[in-house]
Amino acid sequence: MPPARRSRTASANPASERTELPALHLTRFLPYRLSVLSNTVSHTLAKLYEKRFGITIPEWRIIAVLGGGETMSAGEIAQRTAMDKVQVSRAISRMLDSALILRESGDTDRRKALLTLTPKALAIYAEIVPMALTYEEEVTDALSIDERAQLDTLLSKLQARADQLAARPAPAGAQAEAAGE
Amino acid sequence: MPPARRSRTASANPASERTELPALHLTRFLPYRLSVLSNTVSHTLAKLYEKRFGITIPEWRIIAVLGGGETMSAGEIAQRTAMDKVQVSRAISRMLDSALILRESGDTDRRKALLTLTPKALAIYAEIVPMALTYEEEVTDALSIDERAQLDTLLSKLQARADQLAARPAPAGAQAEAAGE
DNA sequence: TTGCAACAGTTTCAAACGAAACTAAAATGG
DNA sequence: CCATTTTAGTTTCGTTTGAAACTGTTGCAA
Repeated sequence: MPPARRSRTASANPASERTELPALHLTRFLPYRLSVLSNTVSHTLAKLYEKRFGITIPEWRIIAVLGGGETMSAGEIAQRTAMDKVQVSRAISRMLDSALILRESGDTDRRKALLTLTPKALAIYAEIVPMALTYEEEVTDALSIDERAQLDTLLSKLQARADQLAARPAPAGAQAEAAGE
Repeated sequence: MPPARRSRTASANPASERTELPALHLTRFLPYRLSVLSNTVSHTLAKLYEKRFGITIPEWRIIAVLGGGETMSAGEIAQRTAMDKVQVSRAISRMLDSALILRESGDTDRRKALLTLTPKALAIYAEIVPMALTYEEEVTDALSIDERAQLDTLLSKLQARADQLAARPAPAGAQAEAAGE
């Protein structure tokens, strides 16, 4: 792991003459850049959803995974949307209120509730998907075809690595833990 | 994997035989992927900050921009960190409590308060920057040198485009608004 | 001057969030 | 069988958030 970093931005700050600290510029820091980009994109899109259909991002995600007409449990939805079960539970409860979703107790396992979109939600799905894809295309229009392929690769690799790092126990202190996972 | 979008997932759902609706798979939807990746990364990193220094992401960002020893106003911080002024205001108030920041009223303009990190915060900065850079390297280790350069380019282009799209007024309804801004 | 718009930052309020505790329904297993 | 553990989902609690309203300050202009 070559810490090539270390752009000597000792710069012109007369106050601190610390020992060549590797300076960190937020605007070049990957987590920051991802956060800002993701926020910009999500926020823009969320306003579209909200204005037009009065739904939130969690609700939109649920509509997205159930939009094919499939039926699944809350747990499955949580997995597929990468939301946690609390978030899913709350979104579902809102959607029940606004008649976007239908819940019926499973017969074989009464813990699992089977969830299906109502026609109302399917109508939203039919309208929202083109909107979402259009927005996505508007964003990726900034890239060449090659670059889009690159983006796909990069995001996959980064996500895989980030997952890996997130899964490791507690790298902080002096915890000698087998990196089993 | 090139964006072969439009995988006709008419699939095997007997219920809906809609007119070849372009299906949307969240896992291939850019805003979703960005959101998940950004959350994974930020969350992992935030846990490091929190565990070791008891600071939140907004506080870390403020430390990052003031870490060079510079002094600036809350507004400037907001700009540089891409946070809004409310978030900055709250983070600053926490940091005042924990003696991480120093605030003195400007003499020329008493609206602007000049903010500087305390030695305590500078010490955190000195410790946290290597941690942050290490984590960043661990993530980008998943990429080749070329890919890292690509990533930089792609993120910049996407951000620029996303900003552009975010700035446009209200593309929703039939609002014929001069695109003045 | 005074009056008003623009600006810097804070506070308020309601919504959203995450972690942990909780309820209820299977699965396990002695 | 009954007791225990695991699983599915909900509720609670304290915190965080964002938008809008608000306070105080400056700049501008009649």
